Amino acid sequence: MVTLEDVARHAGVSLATASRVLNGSSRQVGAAMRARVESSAAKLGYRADATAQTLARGASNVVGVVIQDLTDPYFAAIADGAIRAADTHNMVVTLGTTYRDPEREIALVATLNAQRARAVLIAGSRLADEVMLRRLRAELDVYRASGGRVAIIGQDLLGTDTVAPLNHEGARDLAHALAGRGHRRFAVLAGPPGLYTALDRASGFAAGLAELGLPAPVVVHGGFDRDGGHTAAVELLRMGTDATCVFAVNDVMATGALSAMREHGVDVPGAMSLAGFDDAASLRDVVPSMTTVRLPLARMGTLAVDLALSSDGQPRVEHIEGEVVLRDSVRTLPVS
Amino acid sequence: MVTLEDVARHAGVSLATASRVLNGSSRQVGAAMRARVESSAAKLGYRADATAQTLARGASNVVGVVIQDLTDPYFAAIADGAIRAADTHNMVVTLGTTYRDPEREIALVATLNAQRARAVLIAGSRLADEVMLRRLRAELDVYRASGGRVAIIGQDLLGTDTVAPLNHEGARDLAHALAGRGHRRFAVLAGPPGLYTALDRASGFAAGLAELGLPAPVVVHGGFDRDGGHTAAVELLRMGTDATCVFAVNDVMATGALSAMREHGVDVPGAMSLAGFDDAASLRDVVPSMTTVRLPLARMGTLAVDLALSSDGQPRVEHIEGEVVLRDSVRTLPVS
DNA sequence: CTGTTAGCGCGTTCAA
DNA sequence: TTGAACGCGCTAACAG
Repeated sequence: MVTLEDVARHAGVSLATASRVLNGSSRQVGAAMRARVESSAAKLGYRADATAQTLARGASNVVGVVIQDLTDPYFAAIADGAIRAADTHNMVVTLGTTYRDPEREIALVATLNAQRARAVLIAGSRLADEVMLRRLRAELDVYRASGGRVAIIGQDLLGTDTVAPLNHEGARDLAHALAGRGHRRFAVLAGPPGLYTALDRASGFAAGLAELGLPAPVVVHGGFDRDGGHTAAVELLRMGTDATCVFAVNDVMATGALSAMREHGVDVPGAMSLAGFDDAASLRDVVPSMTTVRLPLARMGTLAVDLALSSDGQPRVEHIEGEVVLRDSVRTLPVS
Repeated sequence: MVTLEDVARHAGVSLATASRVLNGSSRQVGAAMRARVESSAAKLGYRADATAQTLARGASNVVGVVIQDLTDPYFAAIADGAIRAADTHNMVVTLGTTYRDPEREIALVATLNAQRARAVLIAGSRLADEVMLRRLRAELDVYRASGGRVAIIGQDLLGTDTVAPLNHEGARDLAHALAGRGHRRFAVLAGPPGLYTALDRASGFAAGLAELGLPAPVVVHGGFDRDGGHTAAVELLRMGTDATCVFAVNDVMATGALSAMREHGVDVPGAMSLAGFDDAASLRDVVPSMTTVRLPLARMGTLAVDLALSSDGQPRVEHIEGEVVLRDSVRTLPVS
């Protein structure tokens, strides 16, 4: 292990001088010495010890990113954006995965705090669970008390910098757009009963229908992932429904629902129209192309990191608008 | 920022005692003191400073993972496995993304070295570029000289612990399986000319055909990603071909090719059969279901981390067999 | 069982 | 411009 002292000795200069040339300190160093130090560092293969620097400077170069599931394209896109942003700030990302367990989420914040991460970004919907929410808030408080910055992608529930997708409004807009295609009776694959993102989207959709004087949708709950969509769709078909259009509250669920319908011989969009939410990249090659509400996922990740790193007091909330994208999975119904 | 000293003072014990109770030291501490320290730590919201621990212990708790693109399900699956493994060892993962730039790959190894990562895992095919390979090897050498462990997922080119998928053999097996379905004339969407993984798969496929006395496939090069597959497929169709089956050297390429064929009115598998490689999870809802060679991606990530962390001298190479999975994208041809 | 103390590698005053 | 020295928070001898 080559230390700065080794370099200094090899170059015949003091530790302080070596430090100054090897770390963009604002201090000036004579050209000759500078060259000697740099050549010594290169020759010895010196790599500054970031942990020691963190200790000495009192500030690390790591950003913590907490997501629920890396294999979900929604989170992968957000994490990708976050990594790009961190890179811009010359920081590294330590990535933690909760597997949708709030307990792990809290533990990860503690770990990232121990890591002395400069900022922590938490992506993923909160559960409507007061106890967990309080505990998470407490953990975030001790983190912030020690100077950490926090950004959330999701609901503005924690009094931190927040990137908040307008789930309610997006789903509402979607309802209007689908009604514009002639649909009148809907079903919603609504995800878990306690997940805010799912709730907001389902309720926004219902609100949109109500505004138009249309009947409330049939609601089927289930998991928030691909299999949840599949299961909920099967359940819906089993129940029987007169809906002409199904709204799954996210794209991976919609994809699962599409498969379920295909397996049950229900043609999409011929016999049933289908829409999702997010416009995750994985949708790109789905057939029929999926109607959805587009969210700029990578940009949301980037924005959250930038927000947290530039945070200086007042928590800021950035609302993100979703854009309805009508594609082949929704059929235009003849006027009846 | 609450330090161990604060806790010690608050509990009325020495620094050493506080350290002993708060960090699974093997040393014994009296029950009374232990309780006092723990209560003080909780009350003050103490979180051990991992960077200071790293410095004092001479060993960090971070594992570095270098991948090319987080939004590619292949890498997402590997990273997911790596994170799970790290978690098992009570370590965190700092994740770096190269965007397929070898220059960034080298820079990331340096960064991870600075981070004093205990191990670095590099996933993704090497390029047949001697200069870059040498420079990467050099950077890895300085990392290893300071005690770092390295594991590679891909070709065994660097003299490190390696998880090596049997690309050649898998593609060869695939060729046999496809021939078994009656196909005789093939095209290969072969990816970039200089990428080992792509080369191995293309050459393995050709070798398999040769063994059977079948004609060499038409080869179209292109990008290793979804758009590369799309473009290459368009190119193939434009050229005109009498092949009845196309092998794309990975799944995302195959997915792109599938879309291209659909856009050009070429029915799969009716007019053209199609196969990929990896069995990435994103294939799950593709229609027709895709024939491919399954690789246990998450397990490869886990294995690589375990290998690196348990490494004790001799580099070990774990070969990973791929399993041919025949699905609907390949048609059985009548015997002619 | 508990406390004292010397570093771990580096940044940064403060003097020269 | 350069160098000496202290401290960042913690671990690990060593001593009691």
